[in-house]
Amino acid sequence: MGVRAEQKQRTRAALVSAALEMVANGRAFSSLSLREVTRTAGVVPTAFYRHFQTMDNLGLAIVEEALPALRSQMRALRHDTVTMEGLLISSVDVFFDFVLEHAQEFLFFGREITGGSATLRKALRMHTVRFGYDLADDLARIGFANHLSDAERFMVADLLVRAVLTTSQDMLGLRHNDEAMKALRARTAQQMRVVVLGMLNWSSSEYAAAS
Amino acid sequence: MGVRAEQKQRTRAALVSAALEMVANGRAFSSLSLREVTRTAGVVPTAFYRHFQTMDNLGLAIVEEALPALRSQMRALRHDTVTMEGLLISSVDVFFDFVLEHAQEFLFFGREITGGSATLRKALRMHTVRFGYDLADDLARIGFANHLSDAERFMVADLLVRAVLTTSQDMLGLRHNDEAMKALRARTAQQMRVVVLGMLNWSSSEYAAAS
DNA sequence: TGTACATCAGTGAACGCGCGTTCACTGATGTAC
DNA sequence: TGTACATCAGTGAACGCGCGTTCACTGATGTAC
Repeated sequence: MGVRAEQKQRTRAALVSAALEMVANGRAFSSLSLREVTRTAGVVPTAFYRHFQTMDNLGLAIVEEALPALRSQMRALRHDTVTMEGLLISSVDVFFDFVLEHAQEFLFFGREITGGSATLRKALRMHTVRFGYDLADDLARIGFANHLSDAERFMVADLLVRAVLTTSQDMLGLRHNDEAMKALRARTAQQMRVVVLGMLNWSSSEYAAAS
Repeated sequence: MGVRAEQKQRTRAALVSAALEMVANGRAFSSLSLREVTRTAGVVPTAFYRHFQTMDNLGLAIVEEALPALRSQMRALRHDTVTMEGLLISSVDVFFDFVLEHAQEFLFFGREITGGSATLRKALRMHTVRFGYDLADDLARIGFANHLSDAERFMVADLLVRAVLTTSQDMLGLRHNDEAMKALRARTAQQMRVVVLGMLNWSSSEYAAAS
């Protein structure tokens, strides 16, 4: 890459991290102004347009850079796992480590999945649903949920994904408190375990229609 | 109440429902301007100050009007219930009905619990934690979770509260689709059932420290 | 019941400010020969 | 390698606009006698 292209990448990265930093400090993404972001990034407002058409496009770029990476890490670890407890623990570990490494991004995702931009909301929901389908697939493939129907496996996977994703928000509030982080990690693993226990004891014929 | 006080109440209600309507239509609360709200409510911008000091105060008023009511309804129903399946089904029913009756408020809560106003976020989290403690209390009182420690009961209650609260967001997207609403309601009840099954099969000695 | 005064919800003009976007520009980097 | 031209990331001035908040106000409602 030439000098010019490298410099352009650096400016782009500065814009992205300026936005992430402001969101991590408690601001709503949809309340950030283009001018604030460029000011924080140290460029002139009009320079923004060399990189993104709108603030929404900047948000989408953040989504598309982080979530596919998490997805492939989660799938890879589940391919290497053979026991349910092993799968559960390593899933929580990989997820927590990833979230901590991408703390600002996840604070952003957790907010914007219910946030003010319809575009971002839609993109983030699509990724969430995809995580659910992946997990349901893997549960089927590994063979711990053969007594469940496809729909039931997705129902369980969806519950696990939701529970873990909402946890990421608390995680970030406690990021600098080792004690509390450890407790949260333990509680999340326990919650996963409750769901898995419920799944293992599930009887389709008994519970399916009772609603 | 005199004529003047009644008119004041009506204006206040118009401000609240203007804000709720805009949030339900996809806007972030923190991106609403005071002027937009008063314009939608049909009053002059300065009239706002007769009712609320800031937009945050308007948001807090919405929280404090709806959530204590839900809390007491949930506690009341659990006082009248003696079977686990009955508790589960009536909890989901009462919750869904309440959310549907207060659809705009819940769309607002679901967004702002991770939203841009620190004040609102804090207030909403406090209410969520309180729901968890209530549920943990009730599980202990009813006696279905005597084999769990206090912390474990709260862990399970927290999982149930999170799962149900995140569902309210999907619910509102499907509000006018009876088929999809019914499916979502069924899926949520199933998810509660998985958690309850996990709880009933929980063994403190076996799972407590394994983390 | 009628009168005189007090209250106060809502008005409307005015302010200074930051916003997103346009435009013509500069000057370092890249490319062709 | 050196030169002449093209590209294009970032600049800086300018625009019209909606914002939150102030202030003095109006006139219907409330109250005291």
